[in-house]
Amino acid sequence: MKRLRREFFARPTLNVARALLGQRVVRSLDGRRLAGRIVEVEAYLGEADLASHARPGRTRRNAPMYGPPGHAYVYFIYGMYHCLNVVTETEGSPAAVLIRALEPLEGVEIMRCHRPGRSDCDLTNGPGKLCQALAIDRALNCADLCQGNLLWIEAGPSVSDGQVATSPRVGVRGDARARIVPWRFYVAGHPCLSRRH
DNA sequence: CTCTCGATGCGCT
DNA sequence: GCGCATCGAGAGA
Repeated sequence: MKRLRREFFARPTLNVARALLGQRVVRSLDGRRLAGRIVEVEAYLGEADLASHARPGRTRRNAPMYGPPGHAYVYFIYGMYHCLNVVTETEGSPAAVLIRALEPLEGVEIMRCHRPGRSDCDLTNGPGKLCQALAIDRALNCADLCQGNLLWIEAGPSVSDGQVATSPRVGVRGDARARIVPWRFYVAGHPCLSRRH
């Protein structure tokens, strides 16, 4: 399959978020491929976005969001989970897309080892879950998705506009204006969507 | 099914 | 010290 090029990510973040639906996240682990189809994402649009990690300005944690597009921004949350983002726009413009849910495609038996006792969709139907299933942690923070050999994104069958739905972002607290904007994009009715709606 | 709550580490004020 | 872009267990309906 064909790896997505940097130009794909160097666009307005809402466009990238929409376009990521249907693409495939690929993780190479000990020479084995783990892959899943992206079915749910959220866009975080920079310092003006009150829900973005970039809101306080540049810090050590959010530095990858200020970097060049096509890199991973992986952060640690709630003391036990990781979340995977893809950096968008241009260097200096701190924006990213959170990958919230995948449909498992390849290496599913390895994902099951990482999350024992779970049904297939329950392996990857949440941002923390999919990082567990694909063994993604802070070691992959700042990874170049366009050049590295551990994590990248491949082109997948496109998702038509009729299959795409939007909603407010999940888990966002604080200012009502940040909670209300419909910057979550997902494949409507897909069985592997994350829990809370 | 829904709701509530604890786990748990760390970045930032 | 507070709060977090989460998850899973447990209780109740």
